[in-house]
Amino acid sequence: MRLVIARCSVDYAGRLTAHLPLAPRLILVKADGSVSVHADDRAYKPLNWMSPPCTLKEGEENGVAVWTVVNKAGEKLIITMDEILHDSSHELGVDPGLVKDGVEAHLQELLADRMETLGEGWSLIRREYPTAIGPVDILGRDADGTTIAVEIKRRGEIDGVEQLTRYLELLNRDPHLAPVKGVFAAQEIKPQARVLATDRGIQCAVLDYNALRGIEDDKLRLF
Amino acid sequence: MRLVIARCSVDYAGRLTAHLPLAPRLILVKADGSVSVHADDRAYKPLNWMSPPCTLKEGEENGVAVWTVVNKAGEKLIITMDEILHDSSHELGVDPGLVKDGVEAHLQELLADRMETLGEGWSLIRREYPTAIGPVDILGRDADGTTIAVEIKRRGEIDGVEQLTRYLELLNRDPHLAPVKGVFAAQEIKPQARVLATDRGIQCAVLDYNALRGIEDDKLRLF
DNA sequence: CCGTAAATGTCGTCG
DNA sequence: CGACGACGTTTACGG
Repeated sequence: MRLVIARCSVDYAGRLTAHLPLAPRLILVKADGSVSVHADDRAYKPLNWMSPPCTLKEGEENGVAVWTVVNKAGEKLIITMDEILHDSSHELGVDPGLVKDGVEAHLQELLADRMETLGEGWSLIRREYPTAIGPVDILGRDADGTTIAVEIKRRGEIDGVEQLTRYLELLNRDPHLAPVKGVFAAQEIKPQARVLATDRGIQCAVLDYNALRGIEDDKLRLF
Repeated sequence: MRLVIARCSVDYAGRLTAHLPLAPRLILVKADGSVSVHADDRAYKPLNWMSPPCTLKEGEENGVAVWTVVNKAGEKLIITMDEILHDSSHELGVDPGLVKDGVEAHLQELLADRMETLGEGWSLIRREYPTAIGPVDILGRDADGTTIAVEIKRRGEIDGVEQLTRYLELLNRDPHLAPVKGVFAAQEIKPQARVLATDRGIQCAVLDYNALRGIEDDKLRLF
């Protein structure tokens, strides 16, 4: 990892064109060859960057350093450094990587194991039920034997309702499954998504992650 | 901007929980108070981060530095630094910001000025035509006087078709406008998006950015 | 402050 | 390699 602080201007030409006027910034060159340019705000997004794989060429023009970074798609990042204020390199080695918990996949596992939290006598047919337009998160049956398609999100927004709607349209063409009812399940459901779902006869279920994990109680609020 | 290279372990507890085992990494503390942790690969995304506004508390436990970063939502980032390999600070000032070109807004301007590229005798009613569920990118008329709603994307995917479909549904309820036909215009249209659009009677148009700018020719391929 | 749409989104996964 | 959906998406923009 190489850290350079420099007064620089930056040009990017690729999926769009962008220009950064001359100012002091941090330039990161990582072991995989990637380059990013950071201002002194915003943790997440660099001002400019080039993702690996790419190649960095350090050149010079009229006494100032000019770095050119290119990738296979022909995208180009050009950094012109009028003044270098800091330049240091550090060996970091390969990162052991991070462990996550609490994402949609986990919610799906938990809910699949506890279909009865959606309704008395409900049962699982299978998770990731395959269709031509993609897998349905959970396919199940209610107490009457009616097929249920469940779409799970961490945050339930309009596009999730649209996705479930497409699945329902398709599933209802299959005479072995039809009629198929939809359930939109999420830790949080946005008002507009709820309105759209309700308008389409889709039931909304707010999931309590801790409850599903069994840490607290087994309540699941249904609307 | 403060640059720290340290052998550290990191824990995040917030929207999910995540843990990074002990390893050498770069820690960035920016002027806005934001903190990010970088490994020696990937230009764009930090391993962990805390976006502003947030507060950093530098503490110590058993002789090792422990940084705790919290935000208003109660999300927490804890960095335990067993060994500090580098620590430097730099004044950068406020960044003048970047200038972009070639994004959706620009495509919209260009297309609005050249409605005839969509079809002989087509004309503009207005850009950003307001509706209850958001502005339609372009509202126009074809040679017959039929109202046309155009949704513009850089990359045309399914959610763009859904968006246009919602607009069309609404616009067609207005007797002054109905019937309204839809055109899905993008520099690139994904197969599933095209299938869905076609199935719904929405015309697809592939935009040539350079052609629209007039750098090359004035061709626009219609399908 | 909420809600929606854009993004050089990036990143994984699966065909 | 392309298509698709998730993401601690983040970020910008309007009401």
